[in-house]
Amino acid sequence: MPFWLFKSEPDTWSWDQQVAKGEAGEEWHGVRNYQARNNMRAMKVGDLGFYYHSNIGKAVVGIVQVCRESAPDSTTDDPRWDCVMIKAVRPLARPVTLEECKVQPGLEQMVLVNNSRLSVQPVTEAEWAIVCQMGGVEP
DNA sequence: GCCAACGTTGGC
DNA sequence: GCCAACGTTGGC
Repeated sequence: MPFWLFKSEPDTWSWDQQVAKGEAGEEWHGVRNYQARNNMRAMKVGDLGFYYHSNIGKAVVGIVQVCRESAPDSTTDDPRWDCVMIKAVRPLARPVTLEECKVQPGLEQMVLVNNSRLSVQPVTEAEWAIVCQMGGVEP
């Protein structure tokens, strides 16, 4: 099963807001990048992902789950853009910062570390396990 | 607030 | 199809 990472500026949409949506989840709209969109198109309901706060915090703060497959983005009429819906699963026991990821053995290839600009990223199973451990939660 | 990196656009 | 210009992202 593939794993993912969703990036959001907490000023725009924070983990707390995501949690407040509960089981209903929230449409991950606003992505206007083909790579990120293609990653979302590859997702299946039930896939797990990290929730990362960019700019403020710069840390993985929680775990989310895909609860609807990719469908047209309701915030645009442009047919090119799709998005999934995600719901919060649980917070990390402690946030895992970008700084920590950069020096953590095994995360050298992580997209978050190497391509900071991609807003929806794939995460390998090995990376998933490492970050979960750093965050104090079961993979 | 700055700026580097990257992606997209559009003229040719 | 190339590439310069531009806009955006996100770390610092």
